[in-house]
Amino acid sequence: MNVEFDQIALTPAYRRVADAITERILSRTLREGERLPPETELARQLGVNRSTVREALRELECSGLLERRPGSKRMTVTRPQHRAIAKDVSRALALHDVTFLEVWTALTEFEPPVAESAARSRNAADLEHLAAVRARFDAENAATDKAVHHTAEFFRALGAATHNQVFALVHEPLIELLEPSLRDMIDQVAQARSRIAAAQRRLLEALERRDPEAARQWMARHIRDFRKGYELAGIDLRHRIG
Amino acid sequence: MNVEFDQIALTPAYRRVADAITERILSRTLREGERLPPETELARQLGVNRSTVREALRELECSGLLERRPGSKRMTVTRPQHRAIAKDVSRALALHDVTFLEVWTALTEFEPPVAESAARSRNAADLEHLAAVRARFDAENAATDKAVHHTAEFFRALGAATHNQVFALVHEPLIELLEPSLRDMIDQVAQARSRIAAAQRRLLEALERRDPEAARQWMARHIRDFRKGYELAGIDLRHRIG
DNA sequence: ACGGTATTATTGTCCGACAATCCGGCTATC
DNA sequence: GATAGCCGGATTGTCGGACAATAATACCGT
Repeated sequence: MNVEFDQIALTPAYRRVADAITERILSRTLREGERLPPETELARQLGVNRSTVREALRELECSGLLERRPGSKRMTVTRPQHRAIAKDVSRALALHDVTFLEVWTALTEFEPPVAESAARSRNAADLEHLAAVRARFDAENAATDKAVHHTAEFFRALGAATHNQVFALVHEPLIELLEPSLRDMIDQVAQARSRIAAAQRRLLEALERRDPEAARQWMARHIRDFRKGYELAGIDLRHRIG
Repeated sequence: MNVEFDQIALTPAYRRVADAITERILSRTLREGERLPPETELARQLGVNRSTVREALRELECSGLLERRPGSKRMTVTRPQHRAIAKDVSRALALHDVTFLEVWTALTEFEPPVAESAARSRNAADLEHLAAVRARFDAENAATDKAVHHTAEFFRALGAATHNQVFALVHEPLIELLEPSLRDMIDQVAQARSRIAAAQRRLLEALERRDPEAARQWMARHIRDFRKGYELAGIDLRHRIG
C-alpha cells in the first residue's frame, strides 16, 4: 500500500479565520448591516486566541467586508465601497508605473461608451445631480484643487448615471489616475478651464436630449482635449503617474 | 483668544502604523523586494506593541503591499498583483448584486477596444502565447471547467497583448465575472464551444495581420454570441451573478 | 571555497491584564 | 408615560510576557 501524505495545511490560523468569516459573508449567512459577534466569542467558537481573531479582523476590515461605524464598538458586516476599491486599483496601477499615455488611451476608449450609456439610462435625478456638479465647476474653478475635484466629480456623476455598476466601478480608477496629472496641466494651460466647462455643457445637453451619439462624441472630444492640454503644457505622456 | 480644540485623532494605533508603513512603500523609501524589519524592531521604532504591529501587517498583507515568500519568514515589500486586485473588484461587484446584463453591457463596450488595441500593440511573443492558449482550448474543452478556464485565459492573453496595464487590469474583473455564468451556459448550448473556437481563430488571425478593425469587429461578435448563448440557455440576464 | 551543523533570530500563537468607552437598563424627574 | 441622566457590564484597543517551530546566520571542519 502506497502511503502518501497530503501536504500539511501550512496556512496560518489568522488566515483561515479570515477565510472562515469571509465565507460566511459571501454566502450571506452573515448579512449586511449585521453586527459581528464579539471577538472573545469568535475566538471561543473558532478555538483560537483573541489576538488571532483580531489579526483576521484587520484583514476583513481592509478588504471592506467589515467596517466600524463611527462611534460604535462592534464591527458590522458591509459591502466594499466602490470608491475604496477604486483607490486600491489606482494605487496598484501607480505602483506599477503606469504612464499617463496608458491612462489616456484607456480614457479614450472607455469614457465615450460611459457617456453614451449615461445618455440612455439617465433619469431626472441624475440630470439634476450632473447639473449641480457642473454649476459648482463654473462657480468655483479658480483654485486648482477645486477645479480638478469638480472635473472628477462630473465624470463620477456620469458613471452613476449609467446605472451600470460595472461602468461606474471600472471607470472610477481612471478618474483617480487622471486627477494628479490634471492638476499639473490645468494651471499651465490658460484655456483648460473654459474647454472643460464647454465640454461639460455639451455633454449635459446631450444627456438632456437623450442623445447617446452626441454624448459619445462630445466625450471623445473632451478626452482628446486633455491630451492636447498635456502637450501644450509640455508634460511627457510617457512619464509615470503619481 | 479663541481656544478651539482640534478633533482628537481617534484612529487606532494599528491603523496609524499601517499608514506609516504604507507611506514608506508608496514613497519608495522601502523598495520592492526589500525585506521588512522584524516585528519587534518595528514595534520598538514605532513605540507600540508587537501585537499592534502585527495587526497593521495583516492589513498591508491583504492590500498586497507586503507578501511572505513561501518558505520565508520575513515579509518582503511587493506590488499588488493585478490578478488579486481584480478578484477584489469582481467580489465587490458580486456583493453589490451586479447582474449579468450589466457585465455583458460592459463587455460589449470594453472588450472590442481591448482587441483593437491588442492588434496594434501585440508582439511576436504575445502572438505565440495567444496561439498556445487557443490550442489548449481546442485540445481540451470537453470538461466544462477546462473550457471556461481556457476561454478566460484567451481574454487575459488579449489584455496582456495590449501592453497597456490599464486595459489589462480593468478588463480582468469582467472576465472574472463572466466565468461563473459562462459555466452555466456552455453546457446547455451545444454550439457554444465551436462558436468560441471560431471567434478565437478569427481574432488570432486579425492580430496576426495587425488588423485592429477586424479584431474589434470579431470581438464585438464574440460578445454578442455570449448573449445569444445565454438567451438560448434560457438564463435570465437580470439575475445577479455569483 | 564549501557543505553541513550549531546557534540565534523571528514568527505564529497563546495567555492574561487593564483602561477607555460603548451599551443597555435603571432611576429620578417632570 | 416619556425623557434625561446615571451606573454597571460588555467589548475593544493596547500592552506585557511566554514558548514552540523554523528560517537565517554564524561557525567549523574539510
